[in-house]
Amino acid sequence: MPDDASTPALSAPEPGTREPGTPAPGSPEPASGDLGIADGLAQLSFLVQGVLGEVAAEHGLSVVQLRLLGVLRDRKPGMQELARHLGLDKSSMTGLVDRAERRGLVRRAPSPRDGRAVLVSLTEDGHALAREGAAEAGHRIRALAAHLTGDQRARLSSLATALVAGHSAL
Amino acid sequence: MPDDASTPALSAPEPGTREPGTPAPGSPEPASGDLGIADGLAQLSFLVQGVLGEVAAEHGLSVVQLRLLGVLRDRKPGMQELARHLGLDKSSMTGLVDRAERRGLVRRAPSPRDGRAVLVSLTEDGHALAREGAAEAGHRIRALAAHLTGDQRARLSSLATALVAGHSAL
DNA sequence: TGCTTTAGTACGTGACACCAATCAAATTAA
DNA sequence: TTAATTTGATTGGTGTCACGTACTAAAGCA
Repeated sequence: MPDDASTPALSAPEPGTREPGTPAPGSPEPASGDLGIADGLAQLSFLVQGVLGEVAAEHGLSVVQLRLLGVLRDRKPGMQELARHLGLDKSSMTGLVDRAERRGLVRRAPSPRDGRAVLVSLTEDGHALAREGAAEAGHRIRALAAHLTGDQRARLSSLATALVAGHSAL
Repeated sequence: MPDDASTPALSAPEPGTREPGTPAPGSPEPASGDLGIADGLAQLSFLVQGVLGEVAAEHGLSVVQLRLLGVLRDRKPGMQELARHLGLDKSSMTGLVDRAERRGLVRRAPSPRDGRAVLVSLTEDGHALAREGAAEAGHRIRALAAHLTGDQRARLSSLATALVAGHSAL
């Protein structure tokens, strides 16, 4: 268990420092003991990333590699597009794909319509690993939420989806 | 905007592959369009980590460094404890603290009660940066949720807190 | 006083991630 | 059509990070 996430990653111990950003108008006072949306999501993200890190490590991958495989499951993008998708610099992609390719997980194919571009896709092995990784990660993340009620999980799922949806199709 | 998170990080394009883990019994069928708890949280975590990465970068830090500062805001732990807290190997801590110390953000002091141990604490600069970073990160994360209703944010905050709470005091 | 455990560090390796520079194909302009 | 620009990707260099192993020294125990 690599991640702890026990204490406020961001919270300000200083009491008098209410952020004047968004809190006042929209947000009703969070219940006492509630971390607030910022700390709550920050810590949650560390928790989830920790789990993803474990899963990746079990398969000899990094989180980024695992994510790469996930992205490629239903796509065959160029390096550029891939970089945008993962939020990385294109120069970072070369090495990332290089390593994945060296392990026989992905393949570079020349684009038929653009002589400079390459299209990255999963190999058989890559597909299998992506499948396993996704399944395993799914299990572990669900396990994180195992102590919530089914209703809470459904709500959380719905809220997470709603939040993410606002940033998908930029 | 480093992170996209537009598509399922984990989802299985294959339809016939229902995970036999937790889905059947407890989880009511997620609404159509819902990512599900696993993908939802995974993507959410990438989104949040992306934002944290931006904030850190703006201050010339990495996410880990930023988190380090956050942890030290209300603590003065030894290397060991720090490592456990961040989910890192203790050998990783040396370099992490080294770099932060080199930038004048943290300080190593010998433990009064244990001749081998050192206590890590924030310097003035470190404290200031931690404060700024936390504030900025708070803003940006709240901005992520800006398109939700106040009610949704409150619920999300509460659910995130509840989920995290189950893993804080291991 | 020896033996074992514990706290940190040193060192080597590999994965990332960025920037700046480069190269070739594709596009656009002249 | 040729020249100039833009675009897709790679290369090289730097710095961060994380791990495992090995090592020193202080603590704790017998």
